[in-house]
Amino acid sequence: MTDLVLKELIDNHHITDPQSAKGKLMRAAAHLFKNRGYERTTVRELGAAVGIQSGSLFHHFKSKEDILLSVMKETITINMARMRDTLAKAPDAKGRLLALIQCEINSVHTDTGEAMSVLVYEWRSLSKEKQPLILKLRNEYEALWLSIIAEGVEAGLIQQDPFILRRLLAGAIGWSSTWYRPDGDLSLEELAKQTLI
Amino acid sequence: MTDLVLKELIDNHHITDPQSAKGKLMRAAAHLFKNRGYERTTVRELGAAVGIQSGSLFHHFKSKEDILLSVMKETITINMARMRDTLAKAPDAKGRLLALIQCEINSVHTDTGEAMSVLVYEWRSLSKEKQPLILKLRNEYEALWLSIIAEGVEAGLIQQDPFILRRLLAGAIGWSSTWYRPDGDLSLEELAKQTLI
DNA sequence: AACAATACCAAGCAAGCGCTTGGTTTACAA
DNA sequence: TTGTAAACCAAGCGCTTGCTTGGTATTGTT
Repeated sequence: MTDLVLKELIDNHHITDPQSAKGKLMRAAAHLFKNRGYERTTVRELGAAVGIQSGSLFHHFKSKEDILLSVMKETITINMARMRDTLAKAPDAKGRLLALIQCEINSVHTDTGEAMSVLVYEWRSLSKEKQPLILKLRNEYEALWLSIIAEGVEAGLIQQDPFILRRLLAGAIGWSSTWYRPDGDLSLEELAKQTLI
Repeated sequence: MTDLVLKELIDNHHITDPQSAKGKLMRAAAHLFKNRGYERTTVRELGAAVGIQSGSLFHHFKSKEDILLSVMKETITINMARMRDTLAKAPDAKGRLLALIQCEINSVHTDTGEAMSVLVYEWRSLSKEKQPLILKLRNEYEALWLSIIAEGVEAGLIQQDPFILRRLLAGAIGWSSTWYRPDGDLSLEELAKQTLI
């Protein structure tokens, strides 16, 4: 199945082509940042991961932090687009809720998985000046979630406080990146169902 | 209310006295490690936080990593002791389950809160050689949890897979350290209740 | 074929890092 | 009052870090 949403983002230059040198570097960076942490990852390691000298990185990015920022920005962009696309196809409140959970679980466990972990757990590695940039995007993302949960409350599907529910869900789903193994017995669909209790 | 469990641990030298210079340093370290991350925190900052020179740290700890390790070890020790103490007082399966959730929420949001965050999120900052040491303690901690959940299953209180339930809970509770504010409208008891759904 | 733009290398600099060292102050027991 | 151990300071060493620089391939366009 071709990912039409992703293709459109690439064609419209909203994100970097993953096939390009810059795109490959960002994917390698996400991998290293997730597994070794941003601070522990050196520019020499980043260069080696894509087979270039450390100094050559600065042809593509103006600083190490700029790499982190780009990884974070593009991950939100991709997953926001996917969420909106999936939501547009969901018929009712219940379907839209499930769609969001599925989307978030997918975002954590498929192609953008490592970048999502970086987004969630490497937050403070961004300088104070750059944090508001990502915070703004995250707020849009969370607003989308809350609006769908609000629909669920209105439809009588949910009794809980929307804010607390969202945060508990975000914690549970985000944490699954540390223990869920896609090659194990548990499918992503089953995980989504169990998360819903 | 005096914390008898904590007092006994101190008297038996299972943990460092929080009043001592070393204890204060560990608390300051937990604070900095949580808010700035282990790598970003320099020994010069650690020294400044307790009003000594950076080099003087190495009179108390043999390395920076040793500080991280001590913070992690003592936090587990304290919370394991508290869990066992609370469990001993709980009458039935349901009470024991609620006791564990209360304990974990407390551990994240009271005196050991920052150290717990460090334990959970600064995991990979430990060298490969030291990780097994903490892993062993964490395994004991998780085994305690699973045994109590198993009781809940037996008593017909729980239908879910114990492993998955525990991991979803751990994620949700751990993540609450990033958003829960003790001075807000939500009490810790209410949070525990909401977590149970 | 000629040119320009892009992508990269090789070398190294300045700054900041964890940690060591030798010596001084403080605390307390004899 | 003296002796001893613990706690600390001032200075700086050796190393790694992110990043810069000047130059060289590579690619694409006309």
